[in-house]
Amino acid sequence: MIISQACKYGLRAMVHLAQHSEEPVLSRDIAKELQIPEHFLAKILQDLSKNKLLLSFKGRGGGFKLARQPQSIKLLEVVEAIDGPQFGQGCLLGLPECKDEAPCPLHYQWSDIKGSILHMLEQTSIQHVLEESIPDLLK
Amino acid sequence: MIISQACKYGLRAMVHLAQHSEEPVLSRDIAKELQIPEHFLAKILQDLSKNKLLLSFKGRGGGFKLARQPQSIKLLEVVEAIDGPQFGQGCLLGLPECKDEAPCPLHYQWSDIKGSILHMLEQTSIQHVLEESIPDLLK
DNA sequence: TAAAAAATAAAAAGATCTTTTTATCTCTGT
DNA sequence: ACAGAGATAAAAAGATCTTTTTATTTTTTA
Repeated sequence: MIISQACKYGLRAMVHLAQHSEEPVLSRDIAKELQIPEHFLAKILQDLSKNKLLLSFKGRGGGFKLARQPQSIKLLEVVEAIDGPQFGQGCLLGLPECKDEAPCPLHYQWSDIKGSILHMLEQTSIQHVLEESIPDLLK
Repeated sequence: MIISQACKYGLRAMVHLAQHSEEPVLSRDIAKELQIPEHFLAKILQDLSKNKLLLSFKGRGGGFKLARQPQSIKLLEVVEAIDGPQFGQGCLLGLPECKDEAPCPLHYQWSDIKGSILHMLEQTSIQHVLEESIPDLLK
């Protein structure tokens, strides 16, 4: 619900990479450690690469690394890289005409909720998730 | 996002039925009026019937009617009838072990957000949506 | 009692999301 | 230059969600 399975995997992979930031980590190893389907994760990591959240290195000793410091990478960047930038849009009733000028009856309450989701994802960094985690929960 | 297409259709159909509460309305007519695929809507209305939110009448002069007063039907009842009672569950990172006792780093913030969605759907009735609607937006 | 109205049900088609399988390209070390 | 490591890509398989098509059952009415 709310965010896709791919997003959940992507967020967990980013946290894992923040935990192992010294050298590149193999896509395969992340998948094994986090119990994520290997090639589905590869696709996700490529999306994150294209959006410049990850660096990739081919050949021996290669793998994936965070492109920036984990405290500067916000969860929303990860979510939008994977689920697309239109994440958090749309009317609760699915009405295409529903806008600020012609709102449906739930428009403002719904906008508040969407806003609080976006705010939370915007304010929280990968580093924050890592720091607050209890031992072994994320691996 | 967040709720399914079927739910959006279902909510709009319920509001439509609240607007035409005198006699039963044909599934077909609702679909035509709201521009919803006819047989997909029929399936949704049957789910709402099984969950006792609608009454159905077969034969000539039949159709669907609200089973209760529109001010007593909460949006959450409609959503749970269509998307299932596990709506609003689950960890943002998809961790099955994430609980109050062993929370992931986003657990409490995420629970707050899910709580505000559920609260909003719980507090809002079909009648409320109908009353607050600007002319012609819902039809 | 027959016919028509309308819900109910099943199933197939299409689309999208998730997973698995297989192949190709690029980089690195020898 | 070659071989292996690993990312990249394509595609197929499965699952689920949405839509469309077709058939069945129940109820009403003439």
